[in-house]
Amino acid sequence: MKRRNRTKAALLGFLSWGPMSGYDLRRVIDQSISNFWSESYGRIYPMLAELSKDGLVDCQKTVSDGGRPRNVYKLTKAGTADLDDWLAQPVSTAPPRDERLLKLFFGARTDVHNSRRLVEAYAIELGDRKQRYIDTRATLEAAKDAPEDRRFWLLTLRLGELRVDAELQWCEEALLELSDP
Amino acid sequence: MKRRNRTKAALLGFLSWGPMSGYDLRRVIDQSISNFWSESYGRIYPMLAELSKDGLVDCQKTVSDGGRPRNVYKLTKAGTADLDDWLAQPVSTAPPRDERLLKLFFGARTDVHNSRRLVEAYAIELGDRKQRYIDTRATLEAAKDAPEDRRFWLLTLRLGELRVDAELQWCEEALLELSDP
DNA sequence: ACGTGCATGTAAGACGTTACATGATTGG
DNA sequence: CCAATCATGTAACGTCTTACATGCACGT
Repeated sequence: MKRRNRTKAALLGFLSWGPMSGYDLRRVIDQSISNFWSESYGRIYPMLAELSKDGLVDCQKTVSDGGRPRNVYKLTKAGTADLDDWLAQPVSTAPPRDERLLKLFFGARTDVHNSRRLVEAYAIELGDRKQRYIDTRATLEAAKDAPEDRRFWLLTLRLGELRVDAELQWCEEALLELSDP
Repeated sequence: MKRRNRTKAALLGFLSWGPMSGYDLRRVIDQSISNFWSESYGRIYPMLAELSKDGLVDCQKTVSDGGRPRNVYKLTKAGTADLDDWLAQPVSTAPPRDERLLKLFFGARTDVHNSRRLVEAYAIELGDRKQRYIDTRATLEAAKDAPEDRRFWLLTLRLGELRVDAELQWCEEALLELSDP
């Protein structure tokens, strides 16, 4: 089973919120799902062109008062159908690649110091992430006009929280183990 | 900071255990670190050729009694240095991409049924993984001739265990939430 | 006048999978 | 003899990042 294009899915997903430019998409992705997804301009713009060619989006050049002209993309019927089809498909699990664990796996080759630093750096990163999750949760729960999406957003957030806690616990254990004899 | 080639690092790492062929590498990677790493032949063979060209490994064509001729690769001094350099570098965190969460994030667009199935499938996958971890731990702990590496292998395993438990807990919570009104 | 943010894009190259092609040996 | 496993590789394709190029508008 061939994996479907995920950048495509992400863009269609956000365009289902309303028409947006490539620049908007980049920004909204960064502000909403950066914990588990990212897209670069180098992917976004060519993909928008392709989606347009395939009739999944319509491009409209807008020259709003002030500000330079923008290319605003709008989901078509076909695009909506494609998005909904993707949503109904089971996820294809990607092959795992965790460079951190790969390094740790070969830790015996090096000074333990290196492995310890690796874990410490990870702990710091996780601490930052945990703080971000705290902020995000506060924001989401404060929202009065809770859209239907919110329960789903909270679910994705919750997985992040549980993961980060598990990983922080691991860091503690690992540092203990690596400081031993 | 440019990310260094990780396939290269993985191959050099395993070649530090002793000379191996591309086929061997594929097998040993699959049997030892498949929980957090994978390599395909399509990467391994071209990469071995490149490593050879760069003088990081030596290729020796062996025609052992019986069996077809094999290309066995051996780490050179330069290759060892390269590996150890990689080990001493901090890990560069890769941009995240979790298709499952992306789908769930847009769950409000679809029948809740789809999201529920997504979580259920995940739970099954996690259950399998948990069982594998149990087996691996048993094997690792039973080993009498504990090599120095073992503590590091156990650390990578431990992270897997903690993650899988956190994620299973999430599945429970998520299914509860998604079965509500 | 200048920096910052808005905005769109391209090019090079690395990374990675899948499918295919090929053929030897071993065990039933 | 046939299937499975050993073994090496290539080709096509898709994915993705980084760096670069370009230029407008707005505030100071």
